[in-house]
Amino acid sequence: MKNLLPNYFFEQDTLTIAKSLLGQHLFSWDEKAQAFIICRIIETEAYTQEDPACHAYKGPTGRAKTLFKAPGLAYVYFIYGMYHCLNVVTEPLGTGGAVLFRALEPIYNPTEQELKTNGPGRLCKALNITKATHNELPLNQINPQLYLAQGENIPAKDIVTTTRIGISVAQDYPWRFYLKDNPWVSVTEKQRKPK
DNA sequence: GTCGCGATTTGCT
DNA sequence: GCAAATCGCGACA
Repeated sequence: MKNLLPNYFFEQDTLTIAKSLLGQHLFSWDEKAQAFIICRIIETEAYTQEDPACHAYKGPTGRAKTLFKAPGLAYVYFIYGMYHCLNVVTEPLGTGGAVLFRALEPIYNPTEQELKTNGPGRLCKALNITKATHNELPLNQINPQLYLAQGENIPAKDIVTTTRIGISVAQDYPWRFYLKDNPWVSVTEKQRKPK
C-alpha cells in the first residue's frame, strides 16, 4: 500500500500544491475490473478565491460552496452540459481555492483498455468520475473510490509553468503546470493560439 | 422566469 | 478551422 500525502501537504498555498501534485499518484476504483487504476498526475492548474477565473471568486454560492470546505476534498463540476472536471480543494476552511487536474498518465491499468486521460473532461470520462458520485470525496484519505497517494517528487527543471487553458478572464496568470516533454500533456505550447 | 455562457471535446467542412 | 452538443448557474426582469 502506498503512503497517503501528509496532512501538511494540503495546508500549503494553492500554487505550491498545484506544482507539488505533479508526479503524485491518483487511485481510482474501476468497477468493472474490481481494482484500482493508478495514474500519475501530469498537468494541473491553480484557482484561488481572488482569481476572477475561479468559481469561488463570487463567494460560496451554488457549486462553489465545496471550494470553501476542507482542503483535500474533491471538487467535481459539470461543464458545457456534458463534461465533468476534477479538482482538489485547497486553502483553509472558509477560504475558496482548488487545483484542477488536467492530465494523468495511467501507470497501472487492470482493464488494459485504452484510457484517454489527457484533458480535464477526458480523464473524468475515462475514470468514470462524475459530480454525483465523486464530489466532496476526501482525496487525502483512503476511501473506496478515489484518493491521492505519494508518487515521485519532480525537480523544478522538469516542470513547465505557463498560462491556463480555456478561460476568458485572468488569462495572463502563469498558473498552469505540467511535466516537461510528457506525451500526456493536454495542450502543448506549440498548439496554443498565438495572442 | 428567461437569457447567455462556460476551467471541453468531437466531428464535419 | 469551426461549430455543435447540452445543462447548471449567475445576472437581470
